Amino acid sequence: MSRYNARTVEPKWQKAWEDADTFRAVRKDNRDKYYVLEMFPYPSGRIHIGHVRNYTMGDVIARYKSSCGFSVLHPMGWDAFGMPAENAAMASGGHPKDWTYDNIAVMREQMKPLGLSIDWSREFATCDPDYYGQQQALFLDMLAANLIYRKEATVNWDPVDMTVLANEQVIDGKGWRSGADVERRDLTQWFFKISDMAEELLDAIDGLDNWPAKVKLMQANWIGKSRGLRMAFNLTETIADFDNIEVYTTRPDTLAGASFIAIAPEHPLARALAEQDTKLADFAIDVRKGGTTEEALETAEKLGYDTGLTVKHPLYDGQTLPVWVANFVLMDYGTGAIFGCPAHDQRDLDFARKYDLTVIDTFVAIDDDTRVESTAFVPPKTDTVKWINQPAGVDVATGQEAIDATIEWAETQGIGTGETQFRLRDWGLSRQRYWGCPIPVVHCEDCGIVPEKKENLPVELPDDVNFDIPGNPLDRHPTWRDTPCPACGKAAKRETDTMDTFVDSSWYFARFTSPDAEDPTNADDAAYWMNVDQYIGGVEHAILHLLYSRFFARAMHLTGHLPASAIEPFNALFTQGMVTHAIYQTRDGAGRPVYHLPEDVDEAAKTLRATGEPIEVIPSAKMSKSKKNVVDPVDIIDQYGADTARWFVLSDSPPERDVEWTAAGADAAWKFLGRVWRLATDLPEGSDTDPALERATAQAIHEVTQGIETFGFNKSVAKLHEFANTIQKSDAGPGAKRQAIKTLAQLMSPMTPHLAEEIWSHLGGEGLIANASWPKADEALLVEDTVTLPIQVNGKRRSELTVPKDTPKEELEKQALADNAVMRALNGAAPKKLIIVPGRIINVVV
RNA sequence: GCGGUCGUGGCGGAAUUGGUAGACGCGCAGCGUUGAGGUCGCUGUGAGGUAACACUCGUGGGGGUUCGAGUCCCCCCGACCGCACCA
Repeated sequence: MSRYNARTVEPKWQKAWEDADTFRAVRKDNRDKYYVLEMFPYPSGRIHIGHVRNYTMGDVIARYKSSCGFSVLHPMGWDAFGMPAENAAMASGGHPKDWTYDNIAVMREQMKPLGLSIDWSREFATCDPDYYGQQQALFLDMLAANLIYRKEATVNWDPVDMTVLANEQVIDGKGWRSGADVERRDLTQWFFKISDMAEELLDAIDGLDNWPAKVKLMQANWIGKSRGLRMAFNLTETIADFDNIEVYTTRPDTLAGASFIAIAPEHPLARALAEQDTKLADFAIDVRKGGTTEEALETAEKLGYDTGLTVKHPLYDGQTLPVWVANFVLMDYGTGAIFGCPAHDQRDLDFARKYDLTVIDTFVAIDDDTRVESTAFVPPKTDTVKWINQPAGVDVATGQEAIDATIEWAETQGIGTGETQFRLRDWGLSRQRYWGCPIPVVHCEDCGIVPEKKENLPVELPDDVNFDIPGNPLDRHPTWRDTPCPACGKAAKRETDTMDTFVDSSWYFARFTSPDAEDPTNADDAAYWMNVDQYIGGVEHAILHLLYSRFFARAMHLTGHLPASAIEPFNALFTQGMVTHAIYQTRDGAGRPVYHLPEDVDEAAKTLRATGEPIEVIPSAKMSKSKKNVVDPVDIIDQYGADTARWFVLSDSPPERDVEWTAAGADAAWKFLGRVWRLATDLPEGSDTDPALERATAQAIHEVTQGIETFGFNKSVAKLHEFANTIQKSDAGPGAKRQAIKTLAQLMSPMTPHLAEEIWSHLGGEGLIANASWPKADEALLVEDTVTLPIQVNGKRRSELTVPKDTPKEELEKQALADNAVMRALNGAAPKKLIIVPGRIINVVV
């Protein structure tokens, strides 16, 4: 009996597939296609085990669909622009381009031994001038189609390094390198008009049948459609040309509880006042230190500045409300001004308590008149509450009814109008950085902003740049900016902003359908291959990447680059979980954790091997180099082979959940594959058959197939274990076993393709297993003729009954009541109730 | 802070979607094989209880709906993901 040697077997079959060009995606117009795509990786330098899990799942689908007869497209590329390359250049002096392409080369070589069924001939990186040149062409078409415009937007500004910072470069409100307090600065930037499509993007979510409900919900919440009231509060005196303040509120029903007006520090009125009031000007600057993230704004301490102005209360003649400038009011949303109703909004309440403003209840719970003290009363809009004070005159109603009534009342009174707002903002695509796709426009003194001519694309990044000083090297390049104006030919300057890397990843799936086309896409290829039938990636992309891609597909359709059928580019989405690993730590003298590599730890004794010191084990933690709990796929493949790694990442955890990598689990996977190989060897030919094995085979085919179809790979793996156990324990003859094992190999082939090929060829299978058709279950063998029904007494299982499948209800009743456990429970009495669900369960209530 | 998800034996997890909780695997124990083993095979394994049954408890905690709840509803606790310039 030969021992299975992955180290020689795996490269052998990888070469066989390559020689036969097995995985080349070929457009066959008479055949159905299937497009499987995993979110492409950022070339960080090494693949990690999360990549292995992601690509293995995609590979299972790709190989399975291929053996079902589909023409499969399964490509791979690189999301290659972005900050880490510039950071590396700053840290060690290299060039982002070299760093990126070197990393890609390393990662490609690490990925190939996994035996993925990828059509590598379609590979590209988003930093290839060919790719980003096509992206520039898309930009120009979208600009012409009025899908892109310029406006001012706020960025994080590091006043010491004199550069724009990404949110992740702002740590506790300070610049990551300089440590200076981050300021906010307005720059004129390019924007995609995604908000014009807010309604459409929201409505179309309903049609995404094969997307996870949670992702659809998150997208809908992100788009954030709300109906509210826009109304003006008249100032008691006109100041700097303002005679009122417009507010937008989604809770107009709380108008009677208004006790102050708050405006954003960037509100035009606040700015006008700040010109005269240096304290307010200082306040506005002070309050905007720290980052621009929504999280930073919302968790910051609520601060306000009393302008001394007042507005007239729209409901009560003679009453006025004070006007404050407040840091928690955002200029981006609504009108940049709100009325504060402390009784029914926690932020407003915190603010009111801090600055001693009044709190006026407008409604209370139906059965509890308690007034608001330190916790705002904010029931769901669907709850019915009792109104103490309501301009529209309702007294008991749900929040939503009161909102609708108030809007109607306000409209008839002429003090406001109902308005639908979206939370979704336009997508700012400008980045003040080098390593991105240059925005192909030219600034001309005479003509203004002029699009570059398409024949001059790609506008390539210059190579001769350095990163010695912070800031954008394109800005300070001696010649790169100089170019003739595409309109008048006079000397002009190029735009130095580059594109957000989300742009790169918003259409790569379309480019894969025709990676060498001379336009962004080829109409025939796009029509054939789009949409992506199965998209697989992490939940962290649930909102931005997927929403931007949905927008882009629509924009590409409007500019003639995608067919109308492709405006929702991903037919099915699957979000997979992380691969985690335990952290092993001890404590230093100061109680800080000291991390240890798994190989330095005695897992069973929970001690450090070298010193015997006890360790703390933190299970299921995200892998992180600094915590020394990273598993390198390259090591795993060296030790066990790719099939073991693939089998492990599909086992145990459902794919959408996190899976914990353990050495014991990897070992178990390796042992199982060895056992399957031993089953397949030393089996003579034979023409015998075995009905029990045939039935088990039919069941395995049925359940494994269902597992793959529903992304229940862990269930398929469990079923394959059972099937292998059944074959092993069967006393059938060699012919029947050979037949069962050939099917076992086929069922395992999407998961462990190398072992499957080896067994297939060993047992005389025809050609490559990768080209064999997926086995079909004999339906007749799947039908069971008897069922075992549990018998419950008061909902607890007490016994069971095995009967022919179509036993009538009366007979079930009779047999159940004759059951020993039931008779014991009844103790001579008649049952109170008898519930019989045919084929399911019998429940006797006593 | 806002939005979203998850919580089941010693461990990873299953449960046909309201119908036998713990499939499958790891670990552990016993037996056999090997007798060099990071080998292989068989059997057992939620907790309590019993000679063995019976029985009792049990799906993060508390309450509810139901003949029946891991699954549905409410409250609480904990972990994780996203929050628009990380990718």
